[in-house]
Amino acid sequence: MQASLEQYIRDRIGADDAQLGEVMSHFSPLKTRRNQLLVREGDICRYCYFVVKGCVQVFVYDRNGDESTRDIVVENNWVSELFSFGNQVSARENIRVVEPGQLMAIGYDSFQKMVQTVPPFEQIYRQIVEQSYVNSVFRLNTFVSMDALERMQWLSEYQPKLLARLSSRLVASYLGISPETYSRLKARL
Amino acid sequence: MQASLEQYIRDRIGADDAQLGEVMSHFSPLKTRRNQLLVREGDICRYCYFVVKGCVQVFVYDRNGDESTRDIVVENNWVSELFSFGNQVSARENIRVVEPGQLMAIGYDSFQKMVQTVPPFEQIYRQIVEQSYVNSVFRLNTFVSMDALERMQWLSEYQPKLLARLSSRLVASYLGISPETYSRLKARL
DNA sequence: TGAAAACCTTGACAATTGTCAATGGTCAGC
DNA sequence: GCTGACCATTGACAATTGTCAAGGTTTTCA
Repeated sequence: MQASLEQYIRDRIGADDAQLGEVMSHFSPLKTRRNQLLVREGDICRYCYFVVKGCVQVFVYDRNGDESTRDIVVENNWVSELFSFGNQVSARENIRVVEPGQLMAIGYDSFQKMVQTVPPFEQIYRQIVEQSYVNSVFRLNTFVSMDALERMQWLSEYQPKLLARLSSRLVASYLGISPETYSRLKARL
Repeated sequence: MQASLEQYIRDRIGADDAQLGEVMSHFSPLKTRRNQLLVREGDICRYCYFVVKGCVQVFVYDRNGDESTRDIVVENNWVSELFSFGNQVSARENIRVVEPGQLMAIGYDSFQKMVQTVPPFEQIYRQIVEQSYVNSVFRLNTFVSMDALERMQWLSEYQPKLLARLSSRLVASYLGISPETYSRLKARL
């Protein structure tokens, strides 16, 4: 259940059992339904989530009201609208469950307390942000320097597992193209 | 000269003069020439830079060998190839001076030492990464959800100063479009 | 200052991508 | 298991964006 979060933390910090217990006590398990909305644009994001099992989508709406997917998060990763969560202001993105599964949620106050009082947790937080940043830099470079077909190839080379488990519609949205274009490019590989 | 870096640090941490002096002693001023290459793809990025004056471009090459600009950094901001700098591995991006000016550079060893031994510096580093991440999230959302014209409008709304000081060619590269397309869209506003 | 290089714009055309519509298939939830 | 909603694909066409070429301008730097 929560074992994978414990393992995640253990893998990253010298495991002090007391501290680990203290940290874990601030997380609540959360079973997710398909399509469950975790964060809605305009609301304040009150939790940071660790994905134990399942898959989650971070997206915005374009001018036509269609979804554009900024990120997709799978097992053993963190997801939140970090700007909204960190400053407790309105979120500019939506977060929704793609595959039902299991999350561990930590609220804002608990999170701040852990960052400030448990140094290893602060380090983990820094690693999360670093990792997220590095990922988004890679992704940005695909957008500034590649066309749709090249982005598809990039995805199938570097994230083949992701590609295999998501619907075509969602992959298209992640690539920033229409489902029809995605379908046609796929036929052209 | 280095006053703006001192001010930057003072603004963000309770200023302890001894610590501030210690931190500042690890930075070297660097006068930059136009087009000077700070980091080349494949090299290891050995410094993190604070921009005192001037403007710097972070870019990759596309399949045609044309530059695609991932980021543009101006005064009072930090720039580095963070993945390369943090792990001392090959850089995947290039960094080049757009406008000549003044930088403050800190090397890898100094940086690590500061992060580990000067808690306020560690906090500043976290803020840098957080800020960079939030910026790249906004930018990613413009790519997944907007066409070229909408991205132009977004830029002129949220970064009008940047738009005013850069060449058209560079702005086009930052928007991920050709100079010709940029020129035409501009005429259509 | 003068020559060379780079830049900006525009035209003509090609390639890419989006939109709308129709079809058949698949899947979630009752 | 049924059923209605959603999904994937394809065609036809429109809109967007890229490429190549040319011209006039500005900028660089020796």
